[in-house]
Amino acid sequence: MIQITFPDKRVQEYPKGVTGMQIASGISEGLARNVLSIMVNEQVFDLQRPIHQNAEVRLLTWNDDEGRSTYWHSSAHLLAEALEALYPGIQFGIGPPIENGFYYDVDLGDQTISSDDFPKIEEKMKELAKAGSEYKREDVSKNDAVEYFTKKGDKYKLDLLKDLEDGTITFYTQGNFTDLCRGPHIPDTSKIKAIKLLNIAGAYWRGDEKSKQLTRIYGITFQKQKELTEYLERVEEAKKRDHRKLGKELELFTFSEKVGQGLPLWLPKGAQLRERLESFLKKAQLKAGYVPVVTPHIGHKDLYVTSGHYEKYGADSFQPIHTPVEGEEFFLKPMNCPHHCEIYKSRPHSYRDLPLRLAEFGTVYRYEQSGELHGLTRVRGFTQDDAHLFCRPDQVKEEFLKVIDLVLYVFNALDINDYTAQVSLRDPENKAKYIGSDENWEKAERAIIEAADEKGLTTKVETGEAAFYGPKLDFMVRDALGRKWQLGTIQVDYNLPERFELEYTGSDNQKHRPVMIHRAPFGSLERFIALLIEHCGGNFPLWLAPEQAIILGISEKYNDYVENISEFLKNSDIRASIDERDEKIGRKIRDAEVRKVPFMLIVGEKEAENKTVSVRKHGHGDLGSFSLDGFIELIKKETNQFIS
RNA sequence: GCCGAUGUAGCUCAGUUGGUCAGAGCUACUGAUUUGUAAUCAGUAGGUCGGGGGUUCGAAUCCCUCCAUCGGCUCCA
Repeated sequence: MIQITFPDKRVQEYPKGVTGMQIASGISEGLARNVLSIMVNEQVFDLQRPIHQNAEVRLLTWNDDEGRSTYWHSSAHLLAEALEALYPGIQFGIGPPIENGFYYDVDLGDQTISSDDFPKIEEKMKELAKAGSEYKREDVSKNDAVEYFTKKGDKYKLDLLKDLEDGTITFYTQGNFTDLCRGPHIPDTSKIKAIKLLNIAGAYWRGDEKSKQLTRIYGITFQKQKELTEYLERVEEAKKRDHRKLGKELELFTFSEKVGQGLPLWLPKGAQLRERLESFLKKAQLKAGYVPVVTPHIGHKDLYVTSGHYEKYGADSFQPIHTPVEGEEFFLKPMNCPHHCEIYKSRPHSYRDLPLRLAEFGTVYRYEQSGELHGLTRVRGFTQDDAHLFCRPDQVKEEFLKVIDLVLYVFNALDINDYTAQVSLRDPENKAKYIGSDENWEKAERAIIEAADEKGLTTKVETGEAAFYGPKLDFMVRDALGRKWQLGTIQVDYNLPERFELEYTGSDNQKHRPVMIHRAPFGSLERFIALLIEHCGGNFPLWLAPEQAIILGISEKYNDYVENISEFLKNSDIRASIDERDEKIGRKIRDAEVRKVPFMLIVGEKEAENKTVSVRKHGHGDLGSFSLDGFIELIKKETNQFIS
């Protein structure tokens, strides 16, 4: 007998070799029906796999991430089986579950697949699913595995096998399809009921650009058709918050092929929103001891040779601008830090001056690959809310802590609370990718982790994600479709001070090297605003809204009163527009609602006589009659905190 | 950059197998209407069907190429 411990700490005895399915069946019929896999001592098992030792277990269903992963992993195998049936001779790469669904990478050889073929493949999958084939697990020796895939002619599986040790290799077979796979899987294919292939994409084998590009097919499956329909509806709903769509509808920004791809044009409303965010942060930074600087958009090649950017990115960036007479090379600036280093160097510094916090809303230009551009989140010209803190080594942690406070202040003010804090460290396997000494890297990485801990941030450590010049703490936020983007960032840099030979005079009258911290709470205004739009669905907080109120006259007869109010609001620093069109009030309200104007002031005969306004709030409806002062009070209450 | 898809008026979209297929709604403009909480009615204007090349008696429709956009991959200072 073995002892099985459940999540509620209940312990029960079972015969040795009991399976997850037997345990589930023993608990309830419903559980047996819904269970997908079982967690056994931190490892997910198939339900048919015998458990031989005492273990802590957790039965996994659709409500568990691991349960869904098991389900989608099995779905990926089903996709592969269908593909092999329809396209004989294709070779298989990997086919894992992902956050929403799964994919399989295949090498189609001479054959091609496009999304037009999806219905056919889905049909085949459904047919195979109905057959209810078991997913059979089998231990195989490395020799047998190599022999099997050599015979089958699957070079990708052979490539995978190279890295596996004999004795740890398992095959899973369902129907006619056998795959190299560590599992686990659901018991059989019949649980897969609703199937939808989503898209097709190229994906390099092992994520290496130099390897062959395979065809990746993405899909998602559910146990019920209704769940699939709901999922697809949710995705459609999320698309309505897409900043590219709202940006156009709300007239915030646009792009022009003539200006160039990835170069956003800010329209008046977007520009105002942007300016407001800028002044909000400038005010906070002034309080926090930052000093403003301004630097030009280009810099001499020598600047970037010194900074190391030339060596690292020179060939992949926008090509240099040559002066017509001297033939000197200038580059569009990809970062502000080299310029700021030169500002630091413009005069000697005492330890008493530090930290020096140079802040600039600096516009930078980077040549991003064309396929990588994306709305306002990935562009070729953007403005960073940049600052560089030059401090003594003993001040690094304190400065880092203060910056975290500033980032959190900004996020709170804008109601962004679903971020993840990511600590990006260098890849110890690939140190050549980075510049700077081992000692400095270790010091910097330690400082970041400690500061994040002290601020109580829940961090996610990503090895190999560091910038080439230093480790960083990034604040990541998801867009409407669940893609993660880096917004705020704080980066420790021991490298640039070295390269620029920055120094200060210490209390010992000796020269010392300062440490630099790069930081940007928004990251870039473009990306931040994109995420902000998606976050609030275009319903900006009142203090940011390009238009805070609109005055709607019942008829043209009241246009004089409409204009009186407009003047009054202007004098009270409220951004209000007017709608004097010859339209019915219902129409004016509808248009204002669509434009997401926070407040609508409706005025007709009653209001003109009593010197009042009828207030309607966007998305809420009629709030009733207000005096003008009453309305001002209402609006100020919501905005005061941030008005500069 | 790579894989796949898309590109028709300012916007959202129709245009069957190449032959009155250059259309609709909204927007804009003009006129009527003077309106009480999510679309008043009528009229007018607006497009070398992303650009270029080709096949054809004839191309929005088929082919090639370039550009841009979308979904991924790679990259990301």
